[in-house]
Amino acid sequence: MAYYGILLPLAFNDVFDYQSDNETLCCGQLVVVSFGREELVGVVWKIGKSADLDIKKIKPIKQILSLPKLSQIMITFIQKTAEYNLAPLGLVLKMVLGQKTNQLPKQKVTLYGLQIKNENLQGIRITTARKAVFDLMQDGKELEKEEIIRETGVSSHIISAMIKSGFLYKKDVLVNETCTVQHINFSQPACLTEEQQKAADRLICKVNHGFSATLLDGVTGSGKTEVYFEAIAAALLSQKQVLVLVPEISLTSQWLKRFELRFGVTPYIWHSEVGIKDKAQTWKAVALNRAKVIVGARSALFLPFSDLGIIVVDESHDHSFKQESLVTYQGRDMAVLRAHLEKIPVVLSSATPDLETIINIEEGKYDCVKLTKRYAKAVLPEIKIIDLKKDKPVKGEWGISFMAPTLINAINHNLDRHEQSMLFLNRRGYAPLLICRDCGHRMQCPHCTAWLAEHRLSGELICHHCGFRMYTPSNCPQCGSRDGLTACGPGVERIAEEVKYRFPHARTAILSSDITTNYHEISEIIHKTAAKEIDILIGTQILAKGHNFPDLTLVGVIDADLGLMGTDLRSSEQTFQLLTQVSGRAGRGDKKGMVYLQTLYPDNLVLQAVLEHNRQKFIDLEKNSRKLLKMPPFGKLAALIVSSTNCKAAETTAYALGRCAPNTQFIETLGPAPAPMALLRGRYRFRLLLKTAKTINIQDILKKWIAMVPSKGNVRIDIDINPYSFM
DNA sequence: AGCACGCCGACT
DNA sequence: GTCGGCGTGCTC
Repeated sequence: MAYYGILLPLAFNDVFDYQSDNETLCCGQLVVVSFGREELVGVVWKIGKSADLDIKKIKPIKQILSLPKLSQIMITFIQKTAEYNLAPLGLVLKMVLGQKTNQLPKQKVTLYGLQIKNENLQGIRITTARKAVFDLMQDGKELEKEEIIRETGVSSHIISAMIKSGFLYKKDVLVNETCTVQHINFSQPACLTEEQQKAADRLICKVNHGFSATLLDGVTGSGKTEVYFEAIAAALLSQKQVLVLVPEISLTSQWLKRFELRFGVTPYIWHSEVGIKDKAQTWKAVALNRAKVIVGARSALFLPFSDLGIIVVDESHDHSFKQESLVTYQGRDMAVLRAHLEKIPVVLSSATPDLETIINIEEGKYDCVKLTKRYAKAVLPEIKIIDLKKDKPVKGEWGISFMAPTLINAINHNLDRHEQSMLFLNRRGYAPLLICRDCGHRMQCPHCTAWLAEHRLSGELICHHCGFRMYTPSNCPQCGSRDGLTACGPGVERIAEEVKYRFPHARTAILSSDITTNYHEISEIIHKTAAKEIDILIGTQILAKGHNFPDLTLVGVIDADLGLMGTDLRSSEQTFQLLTQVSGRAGRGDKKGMVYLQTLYPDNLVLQAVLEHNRQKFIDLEKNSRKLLKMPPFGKLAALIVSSTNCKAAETTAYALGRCAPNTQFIETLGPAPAPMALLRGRYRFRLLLKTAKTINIQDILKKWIAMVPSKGNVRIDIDINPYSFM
């Protein structure tokens, strides 16, 4: 009898002891154990007993899974990820194991077969539907319910009835692992420009040569994707697995098509919307080294690759690589960590790299490969600023206008020439706020410090932070005024409304994450746009991501100031990136693009940098301001959010933390203060910030600091290393 | 995270 | 007298 410390996918930092007759288990092996009243997949983490515990309480390991064990690299990756982000080990393991059922071996399939032969049908009432089933299955076939339905068109009701009357039998079978090794087709040659080929060659050199981090730095439309495809090809040629991380929303069928065209194979896909059945298959295929290419959102980074050869982080500047809930981590950084442990190259691809990456290049930690020219005949678009104070929108018969005459003229011009236009506003819904004209009442979320946004298409008011929704009231809830409630400010729906009035004959579409909720709908609009079935595309930041519309020649940014006033450390960087990316959608074909930025602050330096396509100007600006404030990447930063459903309890803990703040020459703390979102999802929140010199181990400081205040059940302390959102 | 245990207020 | 609120602590 041997004892093992098992790490479970729950919010614990330590193992639980279990016993087994098998004395030869090793660390990393996947096992099934019962925990409390549930059954869990865990991992052998320590050999021997860890806790001083009554032997009678130690339960047996129920089952040892016949899947490959987690590699030493994987174990180290879990440890380092937990350590760096101050997350419980178990929660990081949970990200690795993914869906609870992924690893459970017995995935049952229920098969149906015919109980009686066709020739023995005398005396049985036989309907056409039943006949169809008999005909289909007479040669002893055993099929799944869905297959029978698909083949015969009968309803599942009829199958149930046939089982009841004994015509069909049903049996459960363990699913057979049919998944085979992905076959890559290398016969499709790449078609690259000279500059692209040079860049590709430099990336290819890194494959099979240990760890390296490289920024693939190319202007929008320079064909970065085709370039990193060549590095992928090199890794695949040496039989290695490939991981491509993409921002959440940009995994479009457009990207997949390009991939399939080059490699003749569909990559395995991993993101939150993939169903659990597919996820389970992908997980196993990755672990068994049958899946060679995986493309996914940040969570794909935690898949148990057995022979990874390269990681590509596409649009690496994108903020969606930063996970903010449960375990907070920066996917881009964790990708570099994993590549380091796996001793493989990681390629960060972006037209607007973040300051962290740029500093890493300047310090010689990362390499940089540049692409300076747009693909084929395309040139960078011309960007113009519209000063909304001088070029005022003119009110129309539908109400207030949000588009300056200059922009409207440009769109009209574009419609005449049958070229496409895109209007960008990073705000969902119809209006961000409803205010009562009679009493001044503003519609606020009951669970958050936030206004409710009006969504006119669904007739609802929605909180964009917690998802609270209610039907839009007809009367003001405070003063009862019948038509006092007035939409304040624009959202994409409102822009679409104005577009409909102004350009009644144009074919328009809205692309916004709440209207087009799934990948299918998004893909459809993208395809329609690419096929020139849309004249004016209106949307939120989904539009900024790598889409390629050759006939799109005009981009109008409705509110370029959105985000400029943010209190956030990264808000100006994000604005610069977003505006550059959005502008980059224009003029990707052989016609020159035109971009208009509507603003109230035409002299703003960030806008000026966008206007001049002058990234260096922006970077210098940003570098100086962060250096001055000793903010990342020139110092380290962590945010602590103390939250509770009980306001007093959260406040008490927050102030207790404040009183024992570890201030020194190199460590500075701020707060506590009510968090910018003082109430979120029904929890009262206080925030503290910890800023240290680069040489300080900020994790150690945090651990010691938090240990100084007694933990209370109701109060939660969330730690965010290198916070992106200051909310 | 679940889930049970347990200690107080409301109500048949 | 019981039903049920959720604060506290445990799960090998």
